[in-house]
Amino acid sequence: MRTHHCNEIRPEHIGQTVTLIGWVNTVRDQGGVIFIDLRDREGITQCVFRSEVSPEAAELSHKLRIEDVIQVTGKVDARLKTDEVDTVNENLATGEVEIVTAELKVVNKAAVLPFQLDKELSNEDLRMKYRYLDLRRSRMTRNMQLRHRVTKATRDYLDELGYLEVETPILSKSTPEGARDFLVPSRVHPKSFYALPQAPQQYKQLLMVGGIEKYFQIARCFRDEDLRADRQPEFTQIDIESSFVNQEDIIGLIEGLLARIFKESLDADIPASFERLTYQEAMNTYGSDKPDRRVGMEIEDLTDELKDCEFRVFSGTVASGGVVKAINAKGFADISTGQIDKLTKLAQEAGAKGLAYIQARDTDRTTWRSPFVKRMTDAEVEALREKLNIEPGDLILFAADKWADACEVLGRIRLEVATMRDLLKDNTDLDFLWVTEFPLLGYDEEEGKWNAVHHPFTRPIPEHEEALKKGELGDGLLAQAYDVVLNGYELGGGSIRIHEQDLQSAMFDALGVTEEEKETMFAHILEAFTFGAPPHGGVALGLDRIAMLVAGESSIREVIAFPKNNKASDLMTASPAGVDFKQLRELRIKSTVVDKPAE
RNA sequence: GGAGCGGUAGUUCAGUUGGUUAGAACGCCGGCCUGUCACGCCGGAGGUCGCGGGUUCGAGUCCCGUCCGCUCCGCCA
Repeated sequence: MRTHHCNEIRPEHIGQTVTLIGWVNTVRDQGGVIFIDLRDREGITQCVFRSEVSPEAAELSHKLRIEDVIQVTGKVDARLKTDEVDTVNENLATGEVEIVTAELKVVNKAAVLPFQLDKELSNEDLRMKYRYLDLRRSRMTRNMQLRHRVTKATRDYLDELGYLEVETPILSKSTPEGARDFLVPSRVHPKSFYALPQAPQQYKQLLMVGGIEKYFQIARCFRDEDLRADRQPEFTQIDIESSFVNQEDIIGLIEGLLARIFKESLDADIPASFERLTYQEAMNTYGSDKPDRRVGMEIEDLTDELKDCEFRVFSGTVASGGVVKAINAKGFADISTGQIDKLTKLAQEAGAKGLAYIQARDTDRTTWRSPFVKRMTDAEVEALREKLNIEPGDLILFAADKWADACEVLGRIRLEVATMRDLLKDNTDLDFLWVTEFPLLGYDEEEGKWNAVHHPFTRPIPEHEEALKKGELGDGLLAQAYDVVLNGYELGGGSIRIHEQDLQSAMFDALGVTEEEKETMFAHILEAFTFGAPPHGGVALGLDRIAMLVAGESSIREVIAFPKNNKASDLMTASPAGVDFKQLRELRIKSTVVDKPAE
């Protein structure tokens, strides 16, 4: 059948008879001579049809339509290039040659497509309904190939380091903590349910108890939560776990893995090791535990400088134990009132009462536009000017609140300002970093209890083990946990795990897991830890997000072959969908659906 | 659950302070064309302006409701 793919023919093939098969990408019918761009996954080759070469093929070629599948056999010829005519196409890898068609076989006709493959398509419904056509577009073909490179690099790298790829169950067990589970009713055990795994966390730790030592998996994970551009209900993790390692070992492993991935997918060289920020530093400077550092606008503390300020919002906040913080949006003083309103609204959504600002139009403070600057002393203004490096044209945005709240507000504001200024689109600048020293526990005001910041198997730092065992809880307890961040996206995170029964039990106690729940939900892992469980730790990276950033896309849907839409539906297959009464009966499920639960 | 943006021809979009028969490009159909490559030229078809209601002499345009898509917040250990 085919002798070459459509991105393969070069001048050295001239004179050879070849057979190509693929889709009709474009038809340029000149009447007497017809040019077809034949496309397959790899590229495009021009085929020429002339009646003097083959009257049958030429006749047939007039009837070809875009996206027909055809097979072409003919001699490779050089494209004409003289002083008078130049028929070489320099935009095409195969642009110096063409196939002079002797034989044309129409393999399968195509109906008129619902959209043009060479045009941008903004109608997401239509893209998803006809995803199999959308995938033919070069952008999607490239994305699928890049994703494959990412996966391949991962497997090669980890294999070379002695990691075993082990598959863990998809039919798993519901866990009380964490995201909402997808449930699967059991036919054999009526009234019982499997859960699809949110992550293979417990299985991989049990593999460590099982002596696997070095495990990885390209693991599908499921979470029944609302979707986002970078969140799908089913997604893929690069899941890794290793015995007899410390945090530095895992960090080094992942730096090597990401270097390999970016090298083999983009031929990009990334730093051999990434800068690190503690959780405290990240929150304090960027107001986020996954900071995007490319856009500047670091958060500065002005509590000391403004503690006596006549502007009560500042001094009052400081008096009640709060802080005053600010960012300098360089050169953004000409922001519109509408944009200020938008930022203020955003600050309020984040919990602030308002958003104080200074539009520093020129050097002199009298040119500054601000609701409060007139109430500041010259000394205060100069202190601000120095600390924030205020220059003509700058916009200063303030938050006065408790430390964590002020940081969070400015963290969101700086990202919104960056979006307004179109600073986040450049994907050529890759800023990797580690965030370390996460707190072990976070207090849930609503439920009135402590939650695991990472997950309940995360190990505290050695100095804080005793406190956990004694039940001395607080957000000062630190975890041996770490996240790797790229351009404001959390690529993944991991931790050194607990491997002793007593410490794990103490952790469950801290989280309010009852003795009964320990028995029904976690007996297997607690017991496993009594049989010589090795110290271990690991990490999980979001493969979809990595592929998205490698491809320069802004949604993981663009690197998933068949993604779900915002409402978790697959518009192509129209799922989820109802099922037969018979299927429900076998599962002993009543077919009544309650549209809205009674309040 | 909440907020924002969007929905006009097959597709991408335009459509003014509400005003005659809702336009363009690409695609589609018919014809011409022997060096095109976003081929070109001539002709043609194609619309429940997401849906429902309201205001008005008159609504694609204004108002209310609703559905769908996307983005964000909540949520995602």
